[in-house]
Amino acid sequence: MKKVTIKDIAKMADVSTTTVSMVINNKANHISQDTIVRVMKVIKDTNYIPNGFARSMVTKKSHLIGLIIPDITNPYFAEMARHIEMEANAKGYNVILCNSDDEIENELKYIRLLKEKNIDGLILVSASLSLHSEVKELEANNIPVVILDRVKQYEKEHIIIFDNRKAGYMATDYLISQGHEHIACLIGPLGNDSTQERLLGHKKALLTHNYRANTERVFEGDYKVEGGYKAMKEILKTDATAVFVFNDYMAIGAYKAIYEANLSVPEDISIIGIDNLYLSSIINPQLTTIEQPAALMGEAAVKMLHQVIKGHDSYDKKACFDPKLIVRDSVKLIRE
Amino acid sequence: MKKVTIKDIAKMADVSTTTVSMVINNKANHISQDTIVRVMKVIKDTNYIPNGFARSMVTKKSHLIGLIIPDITNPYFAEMARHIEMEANAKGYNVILCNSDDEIENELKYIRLLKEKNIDGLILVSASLSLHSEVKELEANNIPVVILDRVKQYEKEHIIIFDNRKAGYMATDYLISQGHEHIACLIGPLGNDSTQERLLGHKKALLTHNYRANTERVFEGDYKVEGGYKAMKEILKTDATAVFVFNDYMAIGAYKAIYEANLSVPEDISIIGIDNLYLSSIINPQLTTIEQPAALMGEAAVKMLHQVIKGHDSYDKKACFDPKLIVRDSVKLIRE
DNA sequence: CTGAAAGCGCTAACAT
DNA sequence: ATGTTAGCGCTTTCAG
Repeated sequence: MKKVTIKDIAKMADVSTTTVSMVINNKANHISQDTIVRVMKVIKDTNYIPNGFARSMVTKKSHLIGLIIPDITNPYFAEMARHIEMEANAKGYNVILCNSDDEIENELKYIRLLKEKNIDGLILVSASLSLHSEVKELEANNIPVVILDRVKQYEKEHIIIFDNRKAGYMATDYLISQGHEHIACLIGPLGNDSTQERLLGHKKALLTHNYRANTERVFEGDYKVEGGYKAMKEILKTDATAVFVFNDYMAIGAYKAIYEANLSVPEDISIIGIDNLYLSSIINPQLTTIEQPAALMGEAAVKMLHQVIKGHDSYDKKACFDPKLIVRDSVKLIRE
Repeated sequence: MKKVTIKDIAKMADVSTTTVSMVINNKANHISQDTIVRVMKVIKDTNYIPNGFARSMVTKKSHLIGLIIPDITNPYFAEMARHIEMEANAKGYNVILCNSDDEIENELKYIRLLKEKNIDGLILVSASLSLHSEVKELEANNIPVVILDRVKQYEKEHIIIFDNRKAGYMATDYLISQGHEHIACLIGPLGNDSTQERLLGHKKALLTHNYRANTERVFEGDYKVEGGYKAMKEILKTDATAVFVFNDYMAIGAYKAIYEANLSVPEDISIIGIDNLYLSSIINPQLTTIEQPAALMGEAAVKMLHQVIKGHDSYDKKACFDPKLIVRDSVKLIRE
């Protein structure tokens, strides 16, 4: 079946391609109603769909945006991606999904591919600051980038962040308010900015309450279930009565370690997480956590990107979302 | 910054665009090493990246494939999507992610958009048979489609399916083998083919063992946590000692209903699921389930699609994956 | 209100 | 071993 082109339509409707083009693109202000109807009919009849390549070639717009994200399998990112896709769609874009596994080589490879695909913009969820120059280059090539989550470069423009330090403070402060004195910390990879920020907040809370902020109680995880599980096994050997797990996904792993040891949350040990995954309210006991609004952040990223693509200039060039304490059942109140 | 084109490269390297084109596309068999090196250098120096539009316009290939999936937030689909993306990438494609929420209007809208984007092929995870004519039309337009999961149209080509009937049989058979006599069924939406097939398998197992296969014990869910939770509350009012939950995601919701009722799995009630999500081995107690290999199925879909795109013809035009019983801790052995 | 024609950046015959 | 050139299908001045 030969593909029908704008020329065919023009011929069949007995008009020029210009006219057809105009009615397709809703620029038919100066075209008679008669002609419009006639052209439309031919388009319907032939099932004509304009060729995006040809179109993009002249307009320089692909209506495609790239999304580089560590791993769609992680519920936090899945939630984010879902809302990014929805918002993008509402704004007329399709999104190209790229799982980087947080490997810089993958990110670089994807950036190259996406550039070749002429994406209109990129949303980057990455822990690698090293990408800085790549981002600069993209922007120089007129491909806007918004960096989402996991950045501390407050000075940069076009970023959507979360106040990780405040989140770290909040979680720790809450644990202390419930009477906990031996608080362990199940952190993410140390090289990660979010980890550093959350840790800073944690220490500040400790110090504020005149606790010692030593490093004996911090255990490194990987922001995944497996890492939470393993680190928790170690923590169980200590005298900690509560643990601040740096994300909910690891907390799920921590739960597993705990009930495998025949212990229970929060009776034997209290847990607080960060993220407020959907799952966090489903597991038993329901997880007390600090909400990080993945959905809103994803939407904000698309909105910002859209503004940049449109060439607007009257919008906030950075957004920072605030943490919120969600009290549920995984932290025990200890009386002194 | 003016975008550098193949012409610029040609001029700078003092060759024709053809030559440049050839070295870019590794078709430089007949080009002197000397020239190649010179051209390459210019390309590196200028950071030249070919314009995908122009290229695609003549080659008719976008190296983009569409993925229409109900909801990336569902761990089963996330797993599938992850592996689809990986395999696609290995084969040189990028994937456009579309969440349909299983709504046919969304699917239709996406199909239209994707057609306009000139995707090389489409992987469709959909429950709507009604899409049949759309698929036919895509294929007529030379855009291959492989339908993944949730189909019963064994007669169609280019499908990747799972033997849902066998899965239904297996789960029920196992429950019976453990001595359960009052088995409830927490099914998915009735309109769904997978649901129907699993139900058929379930009934067959019941009949085979001389049990009565009535409908009093079947409760409809939605394949999501929420539906599992709600339906389980109802099931708890019956005399069922075991429930066959039609997917693991609902089983997670069912668990919640159970411990909210202060009951426990498997002491008070046994649960078996389908899918074998990653989470299924993490929750407490670990879920006994029937494995459905989402990752493998996703990969198989990409491989098949690739074959069709390439115009090959010596490959299996349908693949059916087999269920596998994964025994863990959520089913109690009842002695008679 | 409508049409002619240039050109977007690239590939692939076809020449040489 | 390398160059010339004709499109690919569309949008967009510029004319009328």
